[in-house]
Amino acid sequence: MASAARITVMSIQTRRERERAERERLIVTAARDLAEAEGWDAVTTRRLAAEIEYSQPVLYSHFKGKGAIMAAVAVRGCEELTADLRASTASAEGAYGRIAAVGRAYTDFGRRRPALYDAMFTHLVDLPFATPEAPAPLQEAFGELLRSVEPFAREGEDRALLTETFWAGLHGLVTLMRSGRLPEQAHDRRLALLVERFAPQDPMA
Amino acid sequence: MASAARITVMSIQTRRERERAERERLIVTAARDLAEAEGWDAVTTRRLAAEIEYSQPVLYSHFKGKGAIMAAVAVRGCEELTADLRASTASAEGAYGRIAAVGRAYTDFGRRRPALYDAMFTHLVDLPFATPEAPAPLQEAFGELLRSVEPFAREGEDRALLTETFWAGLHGLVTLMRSGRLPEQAHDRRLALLVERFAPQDPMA
DNA sequence: TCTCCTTGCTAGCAACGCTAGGGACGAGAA
DNA sequence: TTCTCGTCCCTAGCGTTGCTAGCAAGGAGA
Repeated sequence: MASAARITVMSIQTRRERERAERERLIVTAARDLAEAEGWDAVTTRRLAAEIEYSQPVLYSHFKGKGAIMAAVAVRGCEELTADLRASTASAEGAYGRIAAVGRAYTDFGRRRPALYDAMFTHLVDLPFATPEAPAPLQEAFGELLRSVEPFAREGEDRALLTETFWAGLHGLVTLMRSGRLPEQAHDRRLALLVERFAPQDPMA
Repeated sequence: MASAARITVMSIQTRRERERAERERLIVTAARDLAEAEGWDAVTTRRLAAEIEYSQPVLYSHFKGKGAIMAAVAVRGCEELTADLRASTASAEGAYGRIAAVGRAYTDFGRRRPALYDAMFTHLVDLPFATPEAPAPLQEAFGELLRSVEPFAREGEDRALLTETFWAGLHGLVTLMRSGRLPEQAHDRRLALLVERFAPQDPMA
């Protein structure tokens, strides 16, 4: 009976852990959806608690605070971004077609999922970036960027640094446009100019 | 006497308007200094009121709300940025030297005055951008950028759009670095890569 | 001297992120 | 089956935020 009891205890614990993990996913999903629908200002701990049909303190048993919830949303967002970038390169032809497709997919992501994008790259979330401890989804997204940029690195140029610079260009386009500093209408032409600067190839090639 | 009274009224009103304008300047300066010293989170209406030695509601007789105060700080920030950009080009030689100096001055400004920079280009402040109604200091800052970029526009390329794209690159470098997404240490090399892409000249020329 | 209007204050509202403390409920032992 | 203990989650509340209503004081003009 002793061992049976132990097994029962373990199965109960695993069930509880499973339920806890599920609820945690529920929180992140609710935060993401609410942010996408009404912006991060609308994501209050009260509203979020109501959305998942638990009380406020439950959130704090899963996350240290609102910032940690946003960080979790950001990590999930990286997975979606990586998927978008990969999908865009599937039908791209040639190195120029590839970097153009990635640039397009990246800026589209920023415009289509503004709240997600802000959590990932604008707001201050304490996630490790640009270090080996960075979350895997983040590193994968960067890797996709790097693969599209590295063919255009010249002799003696660091591929990673060049990718970061190209990334900065895309990021600037997205944020300045989204905050109203740049008019949306000419985005296509600005994106083309940026890609052209980093991939000085014949667009028809 | 009637006309003397009218003149008296006018002089009293002008004195009051002058004092009001002075107090408004005081508010903006206090907000700017406080933000630079401790970040925008520390700039609360109560704290700001204490700083100018008036009560909270006085702020609202000058500005619609905290956002409007930040917008006013942003406009003043544009003047400083313009001054920095102009100073940097004074000793620059040649078109390449000019765009390199401007890029350096711009990113230095973003790093040296982070709160000011955020009010201008990151936070959502309801200022008209990229329209004729944009504040003059803003247009002047953009003009300085444009002057440094336009020599590198190719045939058929819109100079303003190219400047916006270069600006996006600088902005991306500043914001990604400041939020910890890019390590500070390699900034110089990233900046050099960006400038090189937009001004493909011999650095020695 | 009296009246009115401007001006800036005190006090308070609703909402925020976050936390303390208690009550209910289920698991394990007798 | 009953008792005890530990876990889990909720109610209630703290301190702070941006912003506003309503009143008191003081100067301008008749």
